Amino acid sequence: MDARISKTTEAGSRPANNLLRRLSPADYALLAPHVTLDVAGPNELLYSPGDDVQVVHFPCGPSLATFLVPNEDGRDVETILVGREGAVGGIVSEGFLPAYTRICVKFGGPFARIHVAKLEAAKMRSASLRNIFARYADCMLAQIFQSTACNAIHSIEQRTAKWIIAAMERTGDESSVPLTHEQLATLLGVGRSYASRVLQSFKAEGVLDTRRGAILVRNLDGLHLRACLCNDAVKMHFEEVLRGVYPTEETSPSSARG
Amino acid sequence: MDARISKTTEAGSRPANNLLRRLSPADYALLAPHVTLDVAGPNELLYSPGDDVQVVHFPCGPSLATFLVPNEDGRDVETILVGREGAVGGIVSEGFLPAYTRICVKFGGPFARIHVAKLEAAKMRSASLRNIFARYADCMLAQIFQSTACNAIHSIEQRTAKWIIAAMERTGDESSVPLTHEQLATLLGVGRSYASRVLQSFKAEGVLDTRRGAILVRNLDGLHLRACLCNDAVKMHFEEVLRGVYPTEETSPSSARG
DNA sequence: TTACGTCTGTCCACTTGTGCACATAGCCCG
DNA sequence: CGGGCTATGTGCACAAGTGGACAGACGTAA
Repeated sequence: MDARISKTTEAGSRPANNLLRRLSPADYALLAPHVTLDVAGPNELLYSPGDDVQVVHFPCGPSLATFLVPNEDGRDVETILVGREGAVGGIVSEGFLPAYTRICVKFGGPFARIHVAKLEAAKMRSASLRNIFARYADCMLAQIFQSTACNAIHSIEQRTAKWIIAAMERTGDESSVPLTHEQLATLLGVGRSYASRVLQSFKAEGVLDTRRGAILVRNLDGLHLRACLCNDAVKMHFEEVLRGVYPTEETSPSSARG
Repeated sequence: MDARISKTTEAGSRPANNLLRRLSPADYALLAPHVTLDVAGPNELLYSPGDDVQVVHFPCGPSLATFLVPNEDGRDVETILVGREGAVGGIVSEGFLPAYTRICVKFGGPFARIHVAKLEAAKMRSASLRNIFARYADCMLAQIFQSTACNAIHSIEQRTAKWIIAAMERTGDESSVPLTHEQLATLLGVGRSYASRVLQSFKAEGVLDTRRGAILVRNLDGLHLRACLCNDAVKMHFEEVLRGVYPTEETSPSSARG
């Protein structure tokens, strides 16, 4: 079909996804025969509202997926980012239901995929596999809850800083985020000119620099200072809930930062 | 222990909760021996962040529970309402994990309860039971996603109207909501004076009246006109996802409205 | 019936964010 | 090297929401 697809994934060389890497060898062996690995480009749509959810996508490496809620204006609102700490598609619903949101590749890169039916069949055979996916589902829920609260009470400035940090933690690139002001504004649900102004104020304070199509971070601590704590709250929940579950050297979204 | 608790719940007289009423007789029979029914008063805390989630609570009749996300200021932000269309506690996580949010009784009334372990054991024995809870989990997720988007882009006026409608649909009382301006402001995450002003403008337009501690709806259509469509979007997802699953005369949050 | 505590309506000065407009800068492509 | 597209920086008038203050209304309890 497609030269990019490599059908085989040896257990010895698991995809660079923390969820898959957390699985015990026995659990991963249940999934491995059904896991495929390929590359998705930015803005590629994984699901649209109403689509039958049949495949779970695991972002690997610097890939990033995002949940977009369609709006009456046609403006989609970005809700949560999912990177190599997790997966999208049928995590909570267990698949075979119409998607509610749009799910879209934000930053392109490798994705591991498995058919929901195969995953569910494996979950029926292994309590520990079931357990780890339930734990991740809980973390994802926490992430959305926190976003809801964040959108209700935090300033655009705080949310801008938070978003840049969250994106960097997931891609592993601690110095830049490939994003235009327009894109940033859209995902924050604000006007473009205001997003530009916020970035300008950060720039004036030496926190970051702007390039055409990218944001370069100059002072990560300064950025943390200007962000709300939502990101950290979610990170703590990830660590608490997934701690001790077949621990690997990598922990959840925070893996890149100490 | 407590005289309010009635340990027995005959299959013939199921608690007034749509999720429980949707279960097939066989599935309900698996749960019935473990279901208790009692009354909770307003502001009663069901879970606080970090609590071990062990019990699922099903609001019955006009009872309403709500998920609150704690904030650095000590101000909790209200995220989603759950009434007789659903349940709270371990729905997504399948229990035995620390709660992320505070879960609180908003409007007091009867609640059916079951220990998560009993529910999970029953789910292991019945695919259809598993299926219906996965479907509800998906609906709850949709609800939170929509809230996230709503908080990002809709005005306080729209959200106020939406919230009043959502509360009425769940309690079944189509004419009033027992809420002070202060409470309304808190749950919207805004200042009290602004909430009062919004209510005043609605009042001036003949949409509602205000009483000490309550909001009286005078013109439901007018209220719908002033609300964003978030409520309807979620309702449609409920109907689509739960349609045909052991249908009863009652459908999801919308049951009270045609 | 009165007293008290809480809820409500409204004022004001101020901050945050909107939406549009337009000049300019960066960059890819021929 | 230069044209043209898109991204960026900024100005402005306006709308939305904040937070504190305070008078008065309501309703419960004694």
